[in-house]
Amino acid sequence: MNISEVSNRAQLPTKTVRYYADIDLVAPLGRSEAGYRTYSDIELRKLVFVRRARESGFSIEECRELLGLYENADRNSADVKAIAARKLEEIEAKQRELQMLHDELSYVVHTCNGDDRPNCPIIDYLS
Amino acid sequence: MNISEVSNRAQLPTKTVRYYADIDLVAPLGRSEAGYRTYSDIELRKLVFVRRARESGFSIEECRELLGLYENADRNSADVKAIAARKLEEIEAKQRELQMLHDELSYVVHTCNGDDRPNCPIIDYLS
DNA sequence: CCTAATCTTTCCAGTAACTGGAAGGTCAAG
DNA sequence: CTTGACCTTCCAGTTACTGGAAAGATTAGG
Repeated sequence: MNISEVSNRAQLPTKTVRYYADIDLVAPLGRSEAGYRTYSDIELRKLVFVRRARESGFSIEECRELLGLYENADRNSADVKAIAARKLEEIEAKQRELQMLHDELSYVVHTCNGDDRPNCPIIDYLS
Repeated sequence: MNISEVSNRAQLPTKTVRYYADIDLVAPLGRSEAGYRTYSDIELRKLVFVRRARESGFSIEECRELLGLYENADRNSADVKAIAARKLEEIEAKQRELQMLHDELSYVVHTCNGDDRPNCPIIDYLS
């Protein structure tokens, strides 16, 4: 795969994929004769993983740590499990925060009657 | 409330609260005699709301739009409902992405046996 | 084989959303 | 009335992209 194909599949701009290669977050499989970056399904999967983590508010360094859990063979499995468990808790915390956001907005949607009347209860919600 | 108290309660750095005031995302209630920013529970609630939205990957402009749903009284309720419904879908999409992230990592945690053996199945997960 | 369109490369500058630090004013306690 | 913990503005730096220029590579059509 060239960069545009992997970008399309991972739902990321080529610029971002190139940037991730530059900072060595997701390195390409290799380079073609002409110097084109080449990617396989493994890198694609990592890119999708990183996109999800980034969209969910994890920093690049946290993504690096998360990816490391899949790759770092010189770390023993108890360590991997401990770090993964900690990251899982972070993800679960984010899920709870998202749920609270959802609940607040959901309240907005369901207390509005949806017609054209401008006296929506939302306006008084915060006061 | 002064800035440090509202920052503590909202779980945001004072720097960030000041920045949100500068860009007029969450304006303080007013200023004291000496020019200190003052905040009430309303602004506190908005700050918590913004923190959650930011941590969940929404941009400042998206946060502005989300906050607008609570405040913008000159918008009719059908419009508010439509925009809120769209934002709710975005939140639900984020929840699904977080769930996929969670599932992948969860797999890592539960297939690792947790002892000191370095032959954790995670290492082969992507290959 | 030549050319035009569509890749790809690197490099450099700009943006978004903070973040740290300096220089200085304010306030409450002892 | 001073000491220490607040607060202010301003300016510079960081993170994570993002857009654009200049130039080489590849593919499809004539």
